[in-house]
Amino acid sequence: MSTIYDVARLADVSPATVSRVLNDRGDVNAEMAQRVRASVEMLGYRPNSVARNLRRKVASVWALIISDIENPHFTALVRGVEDVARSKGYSVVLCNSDEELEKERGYVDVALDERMAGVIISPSSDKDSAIGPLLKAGVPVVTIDRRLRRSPVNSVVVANKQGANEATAHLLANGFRRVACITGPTRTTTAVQRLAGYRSALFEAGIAVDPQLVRTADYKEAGGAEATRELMSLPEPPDAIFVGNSLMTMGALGWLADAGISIPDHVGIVGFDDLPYARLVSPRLTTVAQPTYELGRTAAQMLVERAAAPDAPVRSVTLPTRLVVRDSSRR
Amino acid sequence: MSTIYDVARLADVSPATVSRVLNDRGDVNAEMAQRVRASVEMLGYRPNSVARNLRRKVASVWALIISDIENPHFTALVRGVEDVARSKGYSVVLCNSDEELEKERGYVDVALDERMAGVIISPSSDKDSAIGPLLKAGVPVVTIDRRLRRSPVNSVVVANKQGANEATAHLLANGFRRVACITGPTRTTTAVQRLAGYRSALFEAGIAVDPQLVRTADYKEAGGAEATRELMSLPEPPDAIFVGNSLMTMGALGWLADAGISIPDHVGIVGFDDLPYARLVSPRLTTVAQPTYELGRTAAQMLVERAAAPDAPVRSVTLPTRLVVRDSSRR
DNA sequence: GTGAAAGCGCTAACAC
DNA sequence: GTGTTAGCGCTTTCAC
Repeated sequence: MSTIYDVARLADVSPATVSRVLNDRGDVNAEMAQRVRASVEMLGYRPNSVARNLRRKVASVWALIISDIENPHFTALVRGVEDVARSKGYSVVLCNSDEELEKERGYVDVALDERMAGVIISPSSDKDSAIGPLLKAGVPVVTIDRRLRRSPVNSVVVANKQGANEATAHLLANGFRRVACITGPTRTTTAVQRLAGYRSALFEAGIAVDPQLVRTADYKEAGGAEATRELMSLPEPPDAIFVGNSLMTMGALGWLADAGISIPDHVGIVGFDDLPYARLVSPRLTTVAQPTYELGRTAAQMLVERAAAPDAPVRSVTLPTRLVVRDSSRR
Repeated sequence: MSTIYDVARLADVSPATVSRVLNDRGDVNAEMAQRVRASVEMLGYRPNSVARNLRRKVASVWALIISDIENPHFTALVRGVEDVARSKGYSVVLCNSDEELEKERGYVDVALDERMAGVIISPSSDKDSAIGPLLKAGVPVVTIDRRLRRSPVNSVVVANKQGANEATAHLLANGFRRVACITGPTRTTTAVQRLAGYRSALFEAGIAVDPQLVRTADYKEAGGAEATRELMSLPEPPDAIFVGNSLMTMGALGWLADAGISIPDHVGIVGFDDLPYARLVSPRLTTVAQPTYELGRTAAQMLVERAAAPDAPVRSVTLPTRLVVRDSSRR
């Protein structure tokens, strides 16, 4: 592979001039610039970004650390982030933390070691441990989908509490009386807020929360199935379940189907996050839809902002959810 | 952030010795090594991988270029690749080509510019255009899920033809007589092979292929819906459809549900690729299951092999599929 | 406006 | 064994 020196030699200019042409810096004689461009073309020269990054001390790459690559909610975010990144000249590298703080730390280290320009992360825990080193190093950070409790970082989330409230209220309005809730790991802000929304809806309806009807699972399919099994095995099982994410909803539907329990006659279901499969299952699933693409776009824009103004006050954007009523919640 | 010189100074050794300790190269006096490690610890020193990569001329990062981040089949591969990479000391950066050759090229350029150690790619087209530069530069490449027609690169695929053959034969064995096929873009080897498997099954059953019953779509949901609409609008519509991937199958199911066409009474369905939703839809979906995790693992292992022996003969591994019979294909 | 030269932080010859 | 030194390829002062 040719270097900037090869180009310089061929164009009969200095490497500095080649660099100026390639980066649109300073004024370069038009004819010279033309010669440089011709030489670049001829040699098929491509700047070595490693050398460039070393010199510049920062790469034009962002890390997007998501907590579960198999969760369609997170993969959908990616596009939004990518589109903005691309338009600003950044590449995005996707990292899967698998809801494990250890893996999250590993990727943060990589981002640091590779001098990446910024990090967008859906933290697996609302404690700030993993991103501490980034903040210390001055790397712009935005959390997406979830927040961190005590860290001064920008964040983009959806109105989890309100979405959960609407979902639960909708079930109550449709005559369900013993509404259960399966939420995610309490170390995530989404799980906490969705649970809070569920509680507030019950409160507004004048119904006491039965602790038996609240289950915490792991945001994964198997966890949703298991929580459903526990709920339905109760002496007084629920007549409806609000499930805190799409993977757990699939688990719930699977278990109920296997157990021969009919929806919504026996139990009503509302899931969080609307995915294509929601309208294919039978009965069609009522869900709380999230603006995932917009979530990604917004996070990326905030990252750009942050990089431009590192000392601007921290802010958090909340995007609305939308209740999509189908058949699993009406009888 | 501290550099290797800071560590050297604090440990009262040369930078070279620090480097040796950190990379387990050469023999270093035990007591000295201990001092180095203590200094590293004390300063919280982390090697700058950009500088390291520049010097070594290769980064310990692989690019995994997948053709559709929203297709669960591809995101499932990721784990297999990651697990192997991690065990060999590599990081994986995920790139989404969106079935567009242009984006694919862009990521190939990034891989090249960043001096990545290897590339695993599911090519959006079976022409080799995008990876040419990688081969020229001597970067190890493995294609995954799909092959390239004329490029000397290792590949891992599943037995597409056989899987499709079994799926089609299964429909025929269950009394379906007009079996249609919706396959993917003809520029992908998977689509071509799945179509070939469909044809071979018809041939073996002594049934002529009706060109009207063969549709090519884009491996996406909307494309599957549209192809299904076309098929069902035929003067003589099919009584069963073999659908070439999971996203198009969702599209097909969606359209059929909206049209009030019952499965399997009116049409039987078999989809390619088994996903969690397959057993949740009603009727439960018969599919051709693929060993996705294994696909990822194998590709990663082949990449390691390739890097170790760049001149070894090219090889292609084919993994088996498995027909999972449920209710959408039996009547 | 252009070039010479230094230096980003690391590793690998090469001396010792 | 260990240290000195050169240099990976680029960008950016600083002279001119």
